Amino acid sequence: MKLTTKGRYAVMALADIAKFNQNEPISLRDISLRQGISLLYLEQIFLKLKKKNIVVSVRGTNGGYVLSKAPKEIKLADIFSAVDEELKTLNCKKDSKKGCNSKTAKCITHNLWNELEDYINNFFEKKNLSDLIEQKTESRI
Amino acid sequence: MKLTTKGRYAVMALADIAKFNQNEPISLRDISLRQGISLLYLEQIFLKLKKKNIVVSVRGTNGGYVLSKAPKEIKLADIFSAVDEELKTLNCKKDSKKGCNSKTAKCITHNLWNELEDYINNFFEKKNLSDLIEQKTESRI
DNA sequence: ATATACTTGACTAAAATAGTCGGGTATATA
DNA sequence: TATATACCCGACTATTTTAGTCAAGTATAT
Repeated sequence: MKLTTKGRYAVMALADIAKFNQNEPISLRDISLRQGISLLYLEQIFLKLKKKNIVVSVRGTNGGYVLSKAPKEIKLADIFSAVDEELKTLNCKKDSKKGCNSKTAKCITHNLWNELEDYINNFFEKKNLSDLIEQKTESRI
Repeated sequence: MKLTTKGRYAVMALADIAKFNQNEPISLRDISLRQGISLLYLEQIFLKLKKKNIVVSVRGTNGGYVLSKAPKEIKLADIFSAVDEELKTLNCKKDSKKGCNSKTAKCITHNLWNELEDYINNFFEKKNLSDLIEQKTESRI
């Protein structure tokens, strides 16, 4: 499975934007400062978020990023799949090299990982950005 | 999160033993051949399984490993936690370096990862070895 | 005796992840 | 129109983790 800091940072950054939910674009520089995430790294991440239409960019002075939809419409599953390339739970792939290579039987864990993958995806399908910020608003100093 | 081949191999190997559920010990060599997992690697894995009392070892000729309990009693959660050191979902730990390092607020994803961890643990808590082998028996050639 | 098979710690190779660098382009504002 | 801000993008590197090996044992059934 692949739940990296990239995905985590993406969620943090988008939640940050959502919180300031004016229509003004928020610059990565501000996010970087507030969330303590490297600016260069954020750029990399936002390129991907933009490609998947989760954010819209505004160039130039006072530019930044804006959410392309309401926070409620942005599922965490979308965010992770945008930045983490592939949401693969298993090394148990078609290619013979890794995983399922016992010739006599389909690897016994095969179904298990598929099930787990669905299970985890379901978790992130059910959650959206607005869930996160609502939950956190009061505990923020 | 940490769901590595180590955990997967451990499950495969234990399921293999469970399938031959005589009280005869099963040697790692046999498991290695049947499941296509490096013998040396299996040794490493079984050391851990033994430490956590999931298997019992029998030394010498015709030795091997035996499950310490009925397959039904062995939860997958136990297996993973035995071999994968720590079932940490997040890098969002106490230490300031990684994760939660924005000083002004607790990282907004903190609760999220905790929730996810519980959610996944729950998945493996509910499954035991015997579930796996029942499910797979017929599709084995 | 001896072959089988577990025991243990240290070591190495490969892959994945995290993060940086450099050189762009677009645009608001003074 | 100069300039600073801020997005854009590919390539690169360092670090960490994971996977797997090696060497040198010990125990025991036959």
